[in-house]
Amino acid sequence: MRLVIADCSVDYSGRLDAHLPRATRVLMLKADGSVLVHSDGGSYKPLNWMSPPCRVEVIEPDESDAGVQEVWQVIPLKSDGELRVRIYGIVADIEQDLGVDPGLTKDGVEAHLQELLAQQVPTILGTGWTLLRREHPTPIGPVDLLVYDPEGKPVAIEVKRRGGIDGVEQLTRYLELLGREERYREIRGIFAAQEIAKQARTLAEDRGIECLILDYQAMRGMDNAEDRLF
Amino acid sequence: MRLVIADCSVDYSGRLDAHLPRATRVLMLKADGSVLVHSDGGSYKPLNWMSPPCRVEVIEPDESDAGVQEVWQVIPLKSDGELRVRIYGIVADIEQDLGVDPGLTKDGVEAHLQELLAQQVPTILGTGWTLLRREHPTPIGPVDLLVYDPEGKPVAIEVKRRGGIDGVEQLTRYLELLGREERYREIRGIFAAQEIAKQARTLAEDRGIECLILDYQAMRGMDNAEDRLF
DNA sequence: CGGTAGATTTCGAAC
DNA sequence: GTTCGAAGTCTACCG
Repeated sequence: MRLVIADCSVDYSGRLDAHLPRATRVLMLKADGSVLVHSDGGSYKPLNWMSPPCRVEVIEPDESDAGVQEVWQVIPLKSDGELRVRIYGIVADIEQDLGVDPGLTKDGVEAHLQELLAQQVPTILGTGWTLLRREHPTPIGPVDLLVYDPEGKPVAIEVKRRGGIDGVEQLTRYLELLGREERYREIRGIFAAQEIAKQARTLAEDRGIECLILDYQAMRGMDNAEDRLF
Repeated sequence: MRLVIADCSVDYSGRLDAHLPRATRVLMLKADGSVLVHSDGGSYKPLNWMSPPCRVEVIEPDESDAGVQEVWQVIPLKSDGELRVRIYGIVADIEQDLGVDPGLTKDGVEAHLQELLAQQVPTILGTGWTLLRREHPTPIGPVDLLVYDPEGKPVAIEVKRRGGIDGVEQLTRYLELLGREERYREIRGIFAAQEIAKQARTLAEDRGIECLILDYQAMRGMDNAEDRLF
């Protein structure tokens, strides 16, 4: 890993063309040849970059490049295009071997939401509701949860972290497909998510799909409580 | 902007929980308080981060934190959660004021595709096809292109760089809406994109929507050729 | 300001 | 290996 703070301009050519005028920025050169150009703001996304695998070559400045000390040409190994960094002056330059990173462990995504809801069907949906199965396969993909309501009627549940129109469309397709089978002829849908966009809710309710807000903290707490009981 | 190379472990708590075991990494602290944790690989996405606006506080290590020199607590100003960086040792530490970045200028592909297709209707769709209009307005948004086939029948075209299921749904809604008008009663659809996902193609064809792969290079070449002729 | 659609998306899992 | 959906997505656009 090499970190350089430099006065530079950057040109990218590839899927699109982009240009960064001259300014002081941070250049991150990773071991795989990738280069990231960061400014003092934005977010975690760099202003410009080249994805690995790629190769960095230092080439001579053109005659037209007045004041340019050196030019870095970053070339992707498996695609076309290039990233060209023109260095007008280097403020700082450090290099350090970082070794291999042990990597990130995550907890609390959509899969977990689905798992918790599956475990807590009677608690969350109400007494008399039962789980039929998770990841029920259909030709156009698996339905997250299939449950029975207290009257024994089938209900398909689509679980999302954030519920948008896409999710409603997805559930609608499942309902349409399942509805063709005799045993699911009167199947209903529940759209369950931590947050549901207003327009998604409108669309869902217009189609007779019930919306359900999931409280992840509470569901996880319930999970822990049960862990302690048994 | 402050850049630190340090032996550290990281814990994130917020939308999810995540943990990074102890290792040597690059810590980027931006002027807006945001912090990025990078390793020597991956891509431009950091292993972990806190999005601005946020605040960094150096707090005393816990008694349980054996060997920890200092702890950085990064707290978002407009949401819950925190990013906690435990520093076991600092390898390098540089700080530099970068000023305000002039920002990136892009030269895009996206809108260009639609423009090129509009210009080259007979070339790409075939002799006898004619352009009616671009960005044809409907209550749910503009249809990219409206054209007539050689028999004078109307066809709606949705242009995407990458064609996914969403695009097919979008075109389907347009077709359904336009089909209610007498003059568009028998309107058909063409789903045009540089790449079309297999499931999107299946869905489209199931609905009687034709799929068309666009060759951006060839279309741009054609455009240049015409430029030279006139 | 909220919602939606696109991204040089990146990332991971399933097939 | 390919394909597809999710993301702590981020970001611009539009009402």
